[in-house]
Amino acid sequence: MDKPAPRRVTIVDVARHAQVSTTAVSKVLRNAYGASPAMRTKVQQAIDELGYRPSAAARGLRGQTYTIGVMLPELRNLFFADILDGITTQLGDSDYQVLLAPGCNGEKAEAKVIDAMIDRSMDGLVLIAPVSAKKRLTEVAAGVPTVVVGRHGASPTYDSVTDDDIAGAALVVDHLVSLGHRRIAHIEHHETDRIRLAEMPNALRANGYRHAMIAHGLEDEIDVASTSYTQAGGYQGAKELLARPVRPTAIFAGADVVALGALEAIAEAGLSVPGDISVAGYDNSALAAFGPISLTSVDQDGRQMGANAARLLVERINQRDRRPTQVKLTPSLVVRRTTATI
Amino acid sequence: MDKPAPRRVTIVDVARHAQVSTTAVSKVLRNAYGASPAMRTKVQQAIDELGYRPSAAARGLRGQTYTIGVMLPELRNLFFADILDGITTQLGDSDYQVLLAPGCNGEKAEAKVIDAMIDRSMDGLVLIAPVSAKKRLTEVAAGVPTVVVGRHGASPTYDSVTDDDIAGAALVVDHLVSLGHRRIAHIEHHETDRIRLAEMPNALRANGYRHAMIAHGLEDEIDVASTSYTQAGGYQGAKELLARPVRPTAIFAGADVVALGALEAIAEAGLSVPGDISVAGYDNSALAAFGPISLTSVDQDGRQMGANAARLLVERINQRDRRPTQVKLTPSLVVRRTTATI
DNA sequence: CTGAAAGCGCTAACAT
DNA sequence: ATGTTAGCGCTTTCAG
Repeated sequence: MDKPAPRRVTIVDVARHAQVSTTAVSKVLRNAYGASPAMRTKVQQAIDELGYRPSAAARGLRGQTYTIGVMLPELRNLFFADILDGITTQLGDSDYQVLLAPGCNGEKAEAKVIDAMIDRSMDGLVLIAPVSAKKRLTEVAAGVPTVVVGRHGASPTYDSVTDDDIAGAALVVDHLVSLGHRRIAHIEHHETDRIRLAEMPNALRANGYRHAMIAHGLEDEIDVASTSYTQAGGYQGAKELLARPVRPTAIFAGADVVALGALEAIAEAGLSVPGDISVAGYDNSALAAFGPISLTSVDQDGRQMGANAARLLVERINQRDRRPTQVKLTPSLVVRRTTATI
Repeated sequence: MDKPAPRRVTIVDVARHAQVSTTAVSKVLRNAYGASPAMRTKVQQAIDELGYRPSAAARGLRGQTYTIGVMLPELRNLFFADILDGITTQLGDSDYQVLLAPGCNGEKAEAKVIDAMIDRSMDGLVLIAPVSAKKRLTEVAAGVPTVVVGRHGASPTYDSVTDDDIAGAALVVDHLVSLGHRRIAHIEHHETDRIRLAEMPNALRANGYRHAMIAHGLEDEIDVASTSYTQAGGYQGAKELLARPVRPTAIFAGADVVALGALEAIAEAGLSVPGDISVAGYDNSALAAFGPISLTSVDQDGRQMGANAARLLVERINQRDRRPTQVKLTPSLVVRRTTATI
């Protein structure tokens, strides 16, 4: 009954069936130079007849694996899903298969995942909002084509795709000011590392907030709660801000999930949004768009970012010594029902 | 400046450095039988000193790749993220690395992803809520250890982990009836395929709903809107139900996202929840727990499901001829603020 | 344009 | 307990 595991069809089988050499088959497989049209059709037919599929493991030992690894900090963050959509759409009809590691938080987990991807001979890596030391990232990228998404700062080895977080923060502040707000507080993701303070989006958003406040002559109103980019962080941060002697009239949360936590804390305090207090988020995730929440948020167009990342990565795979490129996209503000005139 | 790609450290380098054979190194790597403690320490030291990491591609050519592939229909579904958490937690300190394909919807995309994983010599597959033909799944599982999650029905080749969807649906109906509801409608995911009608969770939930209604003597009140398990599907389905001559007093949505869509439609119709109408979901995703939404929902304990799947998979990898097992977990109801007495 | 042959890095028989 | 050797399935020189 149980057949003894029907051995997989190999390139040798195809070659024999088509009466050609394995080299010929290999060339057809890779659309490589040096195979006549006649040869191509003959081999292709054999491939189809036998249902042959090349083994990526074997290919990887000499050439490419046609696999692109994506690392992201958190699967539950819908913004990252958008980036992923952009990547897969862009790679849609190429031979590359995208595989991703389940969310990894922290430098240690990142190191493990990156190693795992290198061990598996992936052709290219997309690292989304990595927190690893820049030195490490640069080393990794020296070994395998890499694109870093959502982390500012140029590198000699990797390409990067970012959204202008400074501008995004300014969009929010400008909007709130135009609604008459002055006491605009911010909930940031706490950061101490010096390089990360210059490169991580959360740091730049906090920075952009400060700059924008100053630009509006509101430097005395600057008020920041330093927690983390999580729902709990938003809750905690908002509680903190609401306990101030003079309550802010608007809260700019560094991310949509943070805004959600803030909304919870505000509701718990018996205050209404936007009646008593306006709230804005960042990322314009599906959550923000969801009717009952309807959160004003900064849209980063994750799909666009992902598409750019994939494009750059393929370019680099095909030309490894190409100069590193930085793509910086411009965010836009989506005004919804959580912000209103004071 | 640019060093010419420092060749990766191989098992040969380690063997030479430790003055032993490559076989010895290989054995230490795999904790295989036949290496003395002295040998182990010597080799391990060489490995550390050289920073050696085995190439998964090369390993895959002969033995295992220590890679487990996970396929899921949709990354944005938070319930799937829970399953994934369970898998990775269970696999935490093993040598296996989990890699997943970005969400794939439909039979065609599934086929592509499964092929891609097989091509990459993955040691095992976890297929979450696959829609592919059962025949295909059985064939796949004959070739590579496979666990199917969230699809009922035993198979001769794969293990499966499910949650008792019939019981889950009954939980909701029982709850609503106990609150005094009689006109309880259901929004289901439309299904026509005969096998899927018997195996897919959505079909079983619809079934469980009907049975429970009948058990309560409410067969005349059975009312089903057949759309899809998406937010749009929920919106559409609720609109349909609200347009009935006699409006339902409660809606049981087959999934939390569906409930969200329903909530939107209900709000749009100027009705209040749970004042005018009660709503219950399924999955108890983070969304359901989110304060402002606070959706009554059926909890499937995705983490538990994932942990079981991973456990079964590793067992099967180590003993491929083991009898297929079916694990069926029992759901529980989490009552929140979207359901109330009529 | 085509094919023979030499590996890629590792594991699994098979000696010793 | 250790080492030797032959591949795994593919790509890549290098001849023809």
